[in-house]
Amino acid sequence: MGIAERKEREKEQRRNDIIDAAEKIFFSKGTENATMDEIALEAELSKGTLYLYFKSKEELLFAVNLRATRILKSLFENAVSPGKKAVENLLEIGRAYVRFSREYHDYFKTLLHFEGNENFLPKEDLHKKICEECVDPMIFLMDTLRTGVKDGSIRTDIPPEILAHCLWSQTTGILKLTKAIDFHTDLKPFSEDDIINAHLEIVYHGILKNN
Amino acid sequence: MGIAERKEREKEQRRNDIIDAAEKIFFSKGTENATMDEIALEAELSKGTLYLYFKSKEELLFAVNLRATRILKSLFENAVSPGKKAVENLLEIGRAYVRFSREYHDYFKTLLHFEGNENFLPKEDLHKKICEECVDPMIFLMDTLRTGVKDGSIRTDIPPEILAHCLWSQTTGILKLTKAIDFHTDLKPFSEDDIINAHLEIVYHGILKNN
DNA sequence: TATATTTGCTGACTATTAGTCATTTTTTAT
DNA sequence: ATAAAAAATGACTAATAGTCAGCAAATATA
Repeated sequence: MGIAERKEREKEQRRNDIIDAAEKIFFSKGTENATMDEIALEAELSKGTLYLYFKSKEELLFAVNLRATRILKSLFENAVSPGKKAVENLLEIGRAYVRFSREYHDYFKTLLHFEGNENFLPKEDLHKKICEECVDPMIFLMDTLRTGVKDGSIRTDIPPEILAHCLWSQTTGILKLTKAIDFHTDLKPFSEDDIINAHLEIVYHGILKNN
Repeated sequence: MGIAERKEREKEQRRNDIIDAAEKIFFSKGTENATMDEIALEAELSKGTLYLYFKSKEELLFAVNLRATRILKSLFENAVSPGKKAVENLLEIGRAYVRFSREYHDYFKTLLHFEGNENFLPKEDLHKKICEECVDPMIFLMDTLRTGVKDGSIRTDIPPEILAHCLWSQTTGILKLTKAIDFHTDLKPFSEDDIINAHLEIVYHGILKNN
């Protein structure tokens, strides 16, 4: 049955077109100010159709978030080198996250929107599955930490699962702040980079194997 | 002129009554779902009056945020002991922040709403002044770190100003996550406390003076 | 090809709610 | 007692997320 398959593809295509349009509006006007009417206009579809593909504005934003996650994951994967010690790779992952927050700043903001958002609970199975993909970057972090336990470069008194959560949240917190701190610019005699480098230094020392 | 003074007091009183009502509604329904009509009803005032005292719903929420900041500041102040080394006091400040996020959870959520919110820029002088008060907890952190530089318990290669920003953001990030992680409860074989303790451990080691 | 059926799309409509402002009520001054 | 000033009101507007009855296009059937 070629028709069914073609229809499936077309549906997927339309879905992506809608996400493209939404992304454009979300990123240009800001998540808050973007309206579904504008997105519909940009997608050259009626508003009703948007709701055939996505339950709500929030879910549309979540689709963008998924793209963000995938980009971040691939940045993480490209940041590590098999030959290096895990601690060094972790530092590279950290730097990759910093790059992500700058080079994909709009995606990063979307990520922050969902980070620790208790209003967005995955109820349906589909949703659950999608949400699982969102923790992929942290899973990758976890795996690297496990390698670090094996190669002896990471402290072993804290389980890699917990360490991963810590590093992820600490770094997200730091990046969120440095994004906002510009507005107090007259109060700070130091740069974003100063804070980020200090952060990386602190956690580097904090997770290093004591000897 | 006793009348002018009394009027001033009454105005201040009314302002506080409105904040009380707003807090009640914000905390019970959630910031997002709370409506100005409900708050007006709770305050036994008309909606128009609310707007005589506060420019917007957001500004009303900000008034609640100010209360949150003051509570947190006082918790920080009570956490430190003059006799102790600064590193130990910093650990106590960290624990005080953890307590705050639990015992004043609604206030903590309000704090998070404004933490690194680039949409809320202080324009007027009054606003600027209020915003300054919001960094008081971090200023206190900074002062404690400066003490630590003097008493030799804190590393000196990173300026206290930067260290303070790091500790604040890292810990806020951690607390935000642990608040949200409950929803993935089946995936984690560890508790909130495990993550928080690990975090405190990591930064403790990270800011300690190397010898 | 003509007709029926299914699938996809539409946009006018509803409901909700933040914020406004002309009017009324209350308080103070004369 | 009256005028002026200050405070409060609530009906109204504007904006927008989400709905749904009906229309259009694509596909299946005869």
